[in-house]
Amino acid sequence: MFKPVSSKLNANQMELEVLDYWKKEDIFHASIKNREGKTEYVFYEGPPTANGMPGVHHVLARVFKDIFPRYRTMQGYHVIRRGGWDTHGLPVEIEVEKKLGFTNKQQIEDYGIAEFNQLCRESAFKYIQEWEKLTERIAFWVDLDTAYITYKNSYIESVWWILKNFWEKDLLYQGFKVVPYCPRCGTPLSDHEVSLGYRDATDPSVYVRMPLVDDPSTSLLVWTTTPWTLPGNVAIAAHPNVDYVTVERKESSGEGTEKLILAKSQIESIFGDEEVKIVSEFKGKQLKGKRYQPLYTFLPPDKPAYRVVLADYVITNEGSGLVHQAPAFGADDMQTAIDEDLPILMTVAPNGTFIPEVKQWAGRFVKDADPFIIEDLNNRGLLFRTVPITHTYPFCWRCDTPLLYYARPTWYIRTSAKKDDLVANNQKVNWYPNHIKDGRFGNWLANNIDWALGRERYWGTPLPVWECESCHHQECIGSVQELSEKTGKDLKGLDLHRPYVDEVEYACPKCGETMHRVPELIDVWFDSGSMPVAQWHYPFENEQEFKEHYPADYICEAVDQTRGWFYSLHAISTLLFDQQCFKNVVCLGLILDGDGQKMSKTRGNVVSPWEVLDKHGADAMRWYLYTASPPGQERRFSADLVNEVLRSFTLTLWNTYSFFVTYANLDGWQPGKADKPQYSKLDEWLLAELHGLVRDVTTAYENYDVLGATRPIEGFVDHLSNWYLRRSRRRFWKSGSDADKEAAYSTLYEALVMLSKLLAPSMPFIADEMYRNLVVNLDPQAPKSVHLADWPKFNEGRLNDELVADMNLVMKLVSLGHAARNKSQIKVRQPLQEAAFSVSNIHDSAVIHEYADLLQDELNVKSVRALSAASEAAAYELVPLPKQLGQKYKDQFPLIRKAILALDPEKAAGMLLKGENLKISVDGEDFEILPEEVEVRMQAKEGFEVASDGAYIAALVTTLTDDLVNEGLVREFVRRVQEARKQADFEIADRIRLIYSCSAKLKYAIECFKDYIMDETLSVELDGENVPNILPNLSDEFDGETLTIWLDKA
RNA sequence: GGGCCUUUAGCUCAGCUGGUUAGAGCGCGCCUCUGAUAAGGGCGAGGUCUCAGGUUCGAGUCCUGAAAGGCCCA
Repeated sequence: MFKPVSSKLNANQMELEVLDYWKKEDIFHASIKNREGKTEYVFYEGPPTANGMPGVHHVLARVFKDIFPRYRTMQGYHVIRRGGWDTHGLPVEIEVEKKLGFTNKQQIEDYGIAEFNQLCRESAFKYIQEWEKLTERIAFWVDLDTAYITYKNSYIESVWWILKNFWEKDLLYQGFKVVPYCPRCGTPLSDHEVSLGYRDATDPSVYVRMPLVDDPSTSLLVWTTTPWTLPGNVAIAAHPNVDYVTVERKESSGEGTEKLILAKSQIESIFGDEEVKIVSEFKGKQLKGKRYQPLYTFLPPDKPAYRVVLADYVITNEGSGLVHQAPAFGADDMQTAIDEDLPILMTVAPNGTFIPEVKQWAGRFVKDADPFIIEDLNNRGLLFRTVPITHTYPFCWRCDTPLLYYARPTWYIRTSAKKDDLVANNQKVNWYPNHIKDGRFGNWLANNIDWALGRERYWGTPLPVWECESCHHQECIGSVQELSEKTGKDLKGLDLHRPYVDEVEYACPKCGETMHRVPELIDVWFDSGSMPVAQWHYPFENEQEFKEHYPADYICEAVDQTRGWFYSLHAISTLLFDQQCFKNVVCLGLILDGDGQKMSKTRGNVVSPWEVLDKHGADAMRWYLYTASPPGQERRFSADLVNEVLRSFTLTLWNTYSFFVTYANLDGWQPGKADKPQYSKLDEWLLAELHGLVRDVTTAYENYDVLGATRPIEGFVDHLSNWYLRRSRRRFWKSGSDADKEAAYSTLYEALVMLSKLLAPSMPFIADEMYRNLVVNLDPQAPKSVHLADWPKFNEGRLNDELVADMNLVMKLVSLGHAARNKSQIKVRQPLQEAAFSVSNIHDSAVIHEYADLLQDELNVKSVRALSAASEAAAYELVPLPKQLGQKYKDQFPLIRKAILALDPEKAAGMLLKGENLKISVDGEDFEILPEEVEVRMQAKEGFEVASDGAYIAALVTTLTDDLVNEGLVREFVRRVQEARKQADFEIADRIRLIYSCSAKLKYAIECFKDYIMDETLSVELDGENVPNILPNLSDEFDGETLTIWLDKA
């Protein structure tokens, strides 16, 4: 006996029960233990941060991470899945700062770094339970008990080892570069962090006069969108090859004139309708070296400044074509300063305010000083114009402070030195979708810039570089032991975080003075990118484990990780081992809400995963995420869309399963009893589709094609339920057991068991629920769960393309037959005499005969046949097929087509249908047209109800004989009896006594078909005479007849 | 400003190397079937395949350009 299965499914409840079973039997670990000693399949978990609530996008990533390890496990691989947590970094610090109400770094220092970091350590796992709960509920099988944690000493020590390795290869260096800098957080931001905060902002753009030293009546007209950088001005840049002009204009006071230098192309946009006189015209290079009067002299330049320099990056489609240069506040400016040996004026303090030397605005946040600077320039007659400009400007992604571009000393990894290796190793990676490889990721590598590693913060992996306070000798430390040796103290118990590591000092080997650790931490992306090494505490231990699990076979994250984790893994792996870090990577698109809007807290359209899980279950949610669109594409998400999956796919499958179990139990059927089932055509067809499905799904999994591994199953289940099962119902209903019934059970059983395996990686709950009932329940030898089972192999001998094609044709003809019935307004319950079909070739007409029974039954007609071309066709049409003829005759095709259409269709059709060639001539050239190159279509004569699609026609003979009418009435009668049975809550197998009273014509019909009726309704007695004096079960009128019935269990 | 992606029915998506009349599901309207089904079947409305050029006998598909949206980067 199978466990009875209700046709109603409570997905949530079913899944929770399965979860309990998995937990009780520890199926996850069993599935790994199961494969011990087998080939390793290596998966890396990209560590999330557990200091925020997990959302739908995390579910997306996690279910995609889950699917391939499950598949590979079933294929016999050993797949350990070690979880991981990203615990360091600014996001964690920000949370703690918020909690403490801090707004700047000084408050943290005052509070105490040790205490602050302790809170960070706790906060990093604030939502760990939420993460664990969700991970379990969506059946992401990952080992969280052994998860690596980036703040652990062992992890940090491995990261140090990597850094030391880079140090020894001269890949770690301290540089002085202009970086995007958050004055509030007091730290430079990585490119990745900066990119999180771009948005439109309005700033004052100003045009400023810079009078020439040699000719004070002439000024350079200089443009900038950052007035606060003007006190740091040291030069003006012009483009060498752009045309510049000196124009003369009336001064706005009305008196006198002034001369201004600017790019010629900007005259109109700057002066508009105002009349200006062009005094002279010249190339930009002629401006080189021209000296101008400085705007401000707060800081004395230590090198010659205040002159025009040339630079190619000067643009002339906005501004004036003359660009103000402040090397401390722009990457381009800095480069120019280096090239031109210009001074660097640092007018701003690390907290974003002007330094005391900038007397007027000292202590004021620079952006807030803009209006005052503008006012000052105006008062001094140097301001030409100010115009608000809206442009995209970066803001700090955490605290929303406008970023400043700011020259800072910081640490870099010289990734650009290994650019060729980075590019070469990328070529070995399979990217899904493929375009990322040479697109987004490839371009990023090709334009590689050094990795800005340093962070001037508190909670993170400290940069293990010690520097002598006196001679500035630097050393990089690669292990705790090394540090112990340096200091002569056993530092095994040392917490490798600030402030404890900062307290470790030792004597400089060069000069004997004290070595202190440099203040920086490292970028958290370096933490997570180190996980292949650091999760094993390699090379300090676990050498074997590390080597067996490097590189990864499979990783998967959202596309925003291109420059995040994907890059940090790839870069570290390349610099460390010159090897690719991952072989296959699936890159997921973003999640949008049901209307295609990005989910965000501010929009309030964030869907909670639990909302969906509680209602529709994890399987449906997973299935939706897998099948909605290609993985790399963004996908919409809403509870309704998931509900759709449940309704159209899960429930169809479940009902098929429930049907099988119900009838198999009724018949006491068990698998494997009959040696060799005598399969019908329909069975063989389903098995051909089934084994084709196994083949296709397997191929898809091998190619990391999630859509290909899921969508075809939907199509199969639809065929299984709405064709195979519908067509086979009577085989299961009939009483007794015979070979045909056995074949039907065997086929359906095989399909359901196979489906449970094919669905195991994608819908792990329903798959196991079915498998355990269908297989484990009967076979004590079987694995306890589908997830411990082997992936199915398809049977080549079961494949049958011709049979599949034939059945497709049958379905099409049935569909046309239904269409014709619909037109005739004759319901399907009324039998008709005959259906005739027209098809486009000889093979297809054989199909009509072969599947005559099926067609008759499905369309409720007494006979089917091919439409006779000779006697029943009214007109023929020739359709020259462009695919065949076009490819064969190329540009002659249009004329040949015309010639074919000009033939007498009837005569030509006759020849083609006999398999003869057509002879035509075009421009004196003769051609033989083959029968397969022209499609013959016919139209049926009158007297039929016809529906057609292309060459396919279904024609119904709609004249009704008395016999047919009687049979129709009987069918109506039977249906009402069945309805009454259902309403009386009888069991499917209950036998009944049936009493009826009705009008004469119906009564006659019932008498004629008495045996049929008793058989259909499981009546042991059919009585039209002895009407009882009690309330009837049903009274009805139809087709002009009246009917009353009583029934009773026999 | 650069790179990449997307644009096909009201919605979600197919459309293989160019080839007959561009399809499916959902939704909508009408009809129908049913002792597995919250289902199934049929018919109908709904498309200038974002636009403009080009290549070709033939373009949703290939090429060029443009537009809109998205992501990433400046």
